[in-house]
Amino acid sequence: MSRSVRLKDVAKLAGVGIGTASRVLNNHPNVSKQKRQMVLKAMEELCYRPNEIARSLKTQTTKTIGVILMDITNPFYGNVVKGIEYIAYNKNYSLLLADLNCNMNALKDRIDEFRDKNVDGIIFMGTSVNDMDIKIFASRQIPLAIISTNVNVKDKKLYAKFYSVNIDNEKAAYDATQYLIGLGYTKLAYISGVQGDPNSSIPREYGFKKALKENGIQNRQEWNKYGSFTFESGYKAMQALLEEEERPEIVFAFSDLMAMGAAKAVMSRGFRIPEDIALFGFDGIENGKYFHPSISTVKQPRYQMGTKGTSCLIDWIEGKESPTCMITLSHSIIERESTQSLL
Amino acid sequence: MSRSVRLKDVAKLAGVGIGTASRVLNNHPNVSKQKRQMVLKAMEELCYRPNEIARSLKTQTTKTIGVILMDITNPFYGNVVKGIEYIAYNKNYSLLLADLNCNMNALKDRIDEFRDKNVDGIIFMGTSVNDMDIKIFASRQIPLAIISTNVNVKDKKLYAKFYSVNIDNEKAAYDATQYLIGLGYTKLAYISGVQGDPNSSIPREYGFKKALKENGIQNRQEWNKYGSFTFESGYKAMQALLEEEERPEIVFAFSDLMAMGAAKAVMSRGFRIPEDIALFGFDGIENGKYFHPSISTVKQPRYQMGTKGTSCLIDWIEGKESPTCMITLSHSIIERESTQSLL
DNA sequence: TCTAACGGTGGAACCGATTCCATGTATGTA
DNA sequence: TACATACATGGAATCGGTTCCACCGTTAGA
Repeated sequence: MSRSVRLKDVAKLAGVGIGTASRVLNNHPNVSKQKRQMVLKAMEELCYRPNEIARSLKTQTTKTIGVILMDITNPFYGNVVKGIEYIAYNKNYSLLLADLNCNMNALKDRIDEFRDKNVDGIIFMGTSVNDMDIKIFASRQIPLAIISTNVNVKDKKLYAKFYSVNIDNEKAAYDATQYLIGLGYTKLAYISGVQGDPNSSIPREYGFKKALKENGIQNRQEWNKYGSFTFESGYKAMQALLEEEERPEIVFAFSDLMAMGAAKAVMSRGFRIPEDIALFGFDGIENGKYFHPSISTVKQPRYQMGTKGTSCLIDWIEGKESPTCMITLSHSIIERESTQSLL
Repeated sequence: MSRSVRLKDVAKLAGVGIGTASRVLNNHPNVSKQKRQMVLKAMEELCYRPNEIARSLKTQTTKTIGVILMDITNPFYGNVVKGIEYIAYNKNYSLLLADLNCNMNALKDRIDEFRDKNVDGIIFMGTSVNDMDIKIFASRQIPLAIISTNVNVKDKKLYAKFYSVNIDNEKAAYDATQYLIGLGYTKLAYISGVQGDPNSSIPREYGFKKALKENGIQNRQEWNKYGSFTFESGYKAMQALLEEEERPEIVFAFSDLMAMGAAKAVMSRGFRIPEDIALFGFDGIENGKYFHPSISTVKQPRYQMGTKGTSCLIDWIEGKESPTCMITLSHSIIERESTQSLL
């Protein structure tokens, strides 16, 4: 293992001082054209590559962003990470990855891991954050962006401590429900996120109910079921729904995975989709498109959420901007096979 | 932003030398019980956290592993990464992530990015590697583990340069085909990976044909189609298959995504699965279970591939072992709804 | 002609750890 | 008692960069 070439070696070969070599490396203006040439030639000749670790030690900056997410196997994250990675790569940042494996208790430890590694910023993706969570982050003094995560933070002061990139969940659910009612559906059910977790899907439930009310449709409690965003939980919730005396015409599941699980339950009972029961999802993941029947849904701009969150974060890191907290991106409705017009 | 506490500060407060403080930090034996206590107390008091960057500079080690993969949105990788993450976290390593976005040309650049960041090891997951690829890695002198990637390397010397963790693809395809023939199927087709890419699926094609031959069944070229492992390519390949004069009884797609795409094509034409055409996949991703009908498949132990590859890599990094190259894990066959017994 | 301002330059000090070396002290052995 | 050995300890040197400071030569302005 040959010892690596140091900037000192470059300087010596080029016959200049160590400071000059450094200035060339960093594109500082005050270097004569002549010496700059010599240094560049020496670098070339020695195949010089700066040691990022040494640089980081002095500058207290690592060109690294830490990404913490709930569960890497959730297909929702794939495109978000892709967006993050795209911007990070183009701005010369690397990504450190931490998977909480659905366990928020690990959060503190993973933040500290990143802090110890001197990341310049952190991106978090989970279901929701409260005051406590933000304080944990804030105490580490690291710029923070939160993507696709419900912000349930009371203390207004904390809003200066992070970026949040999300869609307007209430409006998205409202728009979707309006759309479904517009198709002619009048008997609507939903499968929401974790019941009891006040943050997970309240806005979506609220948007759903608002649309019903505006159209003079009564919400039926027995048609409000709860899951945990997973396929299995959607399957179970749908089974419960099918046990009810009367069946809804359409079920709005607050994640595509749950919608697919619900679809499986429907088809297993021999019902047809959308003729007997229609289904509508949330998220717009690829799986929903591939499913048979493909799942109509409200799409979150996942890739864009990744790019937006990351570029804001980097601007903050580099001192170009301070956090403005809430950034809302727009959702869209995708018609596919699991719904139809009744009119 | 308060200046961080340094080991020097700890030493001063504890009234010991800097070397002693360092020895305590690293659990070196030759420190008196008394001083060790004092140092620990001082650390506690000052909330001392060692600066990993400084440590890395001196030790030339970063406790970081770089992960390079073809496409983070491919659901195949989720569980593999989870396995990697599990071991890395437990052995105190962090993960740097790079997504090639399906473009092998970016490989060199990403390796250099990792080299510059001084990663201790690299894990690569793609479709195949050849001599050139390995040489690129090897020239960087970084321990390398390759997971779930066909190794198409001629130069035997290179086999000392990396670990490879994979299943026996030929045997897996052979076993699966035997299983299908055992169910009573005699008219078998396949949808393979990229035609012309000699590495992508040759072993699977070979295993398939071997099983046919052993059972006295003739392989029909017109039933050998090609995709690119994606859902869309499976859909298209199946459409082509349905154009053939005679239809096969069962189609063995060499990825679950392609099997699902094929299933969609079948159902769109109004055929039933498995009654009219049966389907069999490869990989064992969750999506196949969720699909309706759920896809029978040969499962790769993805999580285990991640853990095994990572623990071997770390052992190598820490000098406990040198690479033994090929590690083969066992596959398994999963019966689901897309196949049935004809007997 | 003298001075101020400025671009260009080399090198010391520094970032915060690890590690080696010199030194001191205690223990065991002849 | 003398000496070898082992353990304990402090601190300088080091890792490979960045940056500040001092210095020099040139040019512009008075």
